Amino acid sequence: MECDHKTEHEGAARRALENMPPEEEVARVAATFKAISEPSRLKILFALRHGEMCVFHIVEAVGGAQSAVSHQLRLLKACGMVRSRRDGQNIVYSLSDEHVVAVLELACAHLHCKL
Amino acid sequence: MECDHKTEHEGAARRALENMPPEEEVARVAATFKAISEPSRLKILFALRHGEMCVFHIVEAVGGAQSAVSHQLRLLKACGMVRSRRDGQNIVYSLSDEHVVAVLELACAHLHCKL
DNA sequence: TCAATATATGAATAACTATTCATATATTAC
DNA sequence: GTAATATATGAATAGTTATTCATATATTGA
Repeated sequence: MECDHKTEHEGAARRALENMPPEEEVARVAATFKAISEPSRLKILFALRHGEMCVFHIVEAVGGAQSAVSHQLRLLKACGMVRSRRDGQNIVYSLSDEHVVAVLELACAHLHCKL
Repeated sequence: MECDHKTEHEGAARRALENMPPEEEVARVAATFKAISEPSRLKILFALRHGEMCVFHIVEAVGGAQSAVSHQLRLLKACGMVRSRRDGQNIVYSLSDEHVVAVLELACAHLHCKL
């Protein structure tokens, strides 16, 4: 197959090829989006926007089994979206930084949904 | 299970519960993120940042089989990330709006990667 | 109309991931 | 130390999704 090289998008194609980030970088960015691409995890992030919370309260806010929530929290922590600290018997989770909040808000703006 | 209600995050938990968006809205936002959470699709979006391109050039830029790229383009179009128009024998794809670019750039800023 | 090219699509398979269940670890109160 | 509570985790299952292969559609040029 061969494309019509007289079209104006030829230059874009060359630049895209030259500037494609390395596989490892693409994978890292994709992994970040993947973290917030599942409803169960997204609900956790929505919940944590209101402040830090222990697992018990997160389970209350998002529903589902405690075990499932714990697994998802581990994934969110692994990719740096949330952090945790121990507070007595509880483990308290919070969003790791403002970039997370910013991405959530931008997505909602794009979708015309209010948080 | 019962959480220690004397902790300061009690208020956050209540607000989170009250403000959790309905399932349908969470699902819609998650679906948007899911679109850009797979390396193959993310590479397509990275490529299109440099301007509109026909499928042939997209395949060149991102690698993989034409069929696979076509399937991914269909998904990206279904969720509104890209648009397409016919130009003779070719079909030219482009990012659908600036929100898409903005989200990509914010994610890269968060990850300290340069586009 | 026919051949050639670009793109799309259906079905099957393979890879991946969320959830569940059972259980383990860690902390506090006694 | 023991019981009770909170959270985490390993293994299995079930549901989801990306890719491949073969083929279909649509456009152009002859």
